[in-house]
Formats: sequence, structure tokens, C-alpha cells
Amino acid sequence: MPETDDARASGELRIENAHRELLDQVLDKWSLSVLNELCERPCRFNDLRRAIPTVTQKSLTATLRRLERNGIVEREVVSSRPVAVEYRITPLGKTMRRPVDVLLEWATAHMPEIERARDAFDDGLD
Amino acid sequence: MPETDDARASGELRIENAHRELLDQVLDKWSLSVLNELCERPCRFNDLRRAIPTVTQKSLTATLRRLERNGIVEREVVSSRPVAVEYRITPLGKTMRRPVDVLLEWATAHMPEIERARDAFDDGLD
DNA sequence: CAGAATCCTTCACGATACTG
DNA sequence: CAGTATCGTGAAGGATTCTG
Repeated sequence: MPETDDARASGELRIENAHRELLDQVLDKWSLSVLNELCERPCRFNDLRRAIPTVTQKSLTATLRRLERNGIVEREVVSSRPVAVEYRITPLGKTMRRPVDVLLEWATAHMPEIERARDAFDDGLD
Repeated sequence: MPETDDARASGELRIENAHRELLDQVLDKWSLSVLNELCERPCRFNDLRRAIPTVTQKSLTATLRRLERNGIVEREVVSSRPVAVEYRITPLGKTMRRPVDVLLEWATAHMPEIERARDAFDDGLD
């Protein structure tokens, strides 16, 4: 299914469509927050809503479905009185933790530098 | 590396607004492709267009401006005959390489597993 | 409790045309 | 060559309402 792009292999990691598509699915607006919660403990739907107060129900549902489809989280329906649904991170989901951590560490470490760059840019506009 | 998967102790990976905002700026649709090119060599505008054939001029301009504002790439105007503009990666930009590589390595390594998960999900729809 | 269904606004992105 | 300017569209996401 991936069209063979001409062999302009740059020796390093190339960004393919599949990469881009995957990152869009698992690194989107709310996924990291959800993953962060589920890495610590299984959560029910409303647990997640409380943990991430700014997410809407619709977006949370969509995020969870997407993550579930990609095998990152698991959904279990507990047939109790008022239905309970528990979300858990999968083993595959746990493997995301390291790359995400590295990313966030980078972001945290370089935030000041980046803010200075923004100020300089916005100020002078070259 | 170390286990003790005590999530609380190990990863203070809280997602803050600033994190989210930054990732949106530097991990957007085209940034990784641009970074990938500029990591290898300085490029002129049309070099980048050729290297990333699917990007439109408008999106490429926007991407470059965004990366420049965040201090990730540098823009130099060479006052030659028809104006030449060279884009280069900055030292700050180079520090992005490792987190991005880790991310792409993860994506590459787990792609098959993820595709199986997608197929299973789309098939059964549980 | 855990969503589904609707409506609505924003805006990212593409397509196209023009310019110093 | 390296953009800017405009227009148009689809999709993401918020707000709100309803339900098994």
C-alpha cells in the first residue's frame, strides 16, 4: 500500500505518510494527556474527564476511540448497574512512554530558549 | 533502563499548555519533513519544494516561518541576482533531532503491530 | 455513567493567480 | 527565485441536548 517513493533514501529516517498519519493519531491534541493518566492507573470515562478538565466529552470519546483503534488503550465494559467502562493502557501503549518522555523533556528543557527566540522574532520581525 | 515502573515517581510528564502549543508548532504536518531536509544541508526555498513534492508553497512558507519564529531554523537572504534565500537549521533545531528520531524509531518499530490493531478494530468493531 | 447526535465556528490546507 | 494575496473547502473541535 505504500507507494514506493523514488529511492531518495537520505540515509536517515525519512518521514513517510504512514509516519505522519500515525503521529497525527497518537500525538494529537488530547492523546498525551490521556496517555499520561492511563499510564498511572486505569481510568473510567469520567475519571479522565475530571483529570483533564478542559477536554469535552466529544473530544475525549474521539481520542479514546482513536487510541483504542491503534492498540494503545484498551476498553473494558463492566456490566454493572450503571454501566462502567474502564480504560487501560496496553503493552503497546506503554512503549510510547519513552519517546513521549524524550519529547517532553526536550520541550521542557528548551522552552526558555524557544521563548526568547519567539520574542526576538516578534519584536524585530527581522 | 530502570524499571520500578512507579509512574508517579518516574515520569513527571505532565502535559501543560505550553507543551501542547510547542508541539503543535514544531511537530505539525510538514515540520518534520522540513527538519529532515535541513538537517542534511542548508536549502533554498525551491530546494525544499522539490525535496517535499507534496507540500504547497503556502504551507511551506507557513512552516518555515513558524520554525523560524521558534528558533528552529534560520533564514538568510542573499542579495544576489534573483534573490536567493537560504534556510539552515539552528543549534536549537539540531537538539530536536534526537527526540524526533526516537519518535520515528518507535513509529517504525511498532507500525506492524499498530496496523494489526487497526485491522482487528475495524474488523470486529468489538 | 458513558456516551451518541446535532449544530456551529474556526481554521488548516490546497488551489490559483500575481509580483519584486 | 521566493514569495504574497485570495478564495474555497473539509475537518477538528466546542457547546449543547438527549439516552440506555
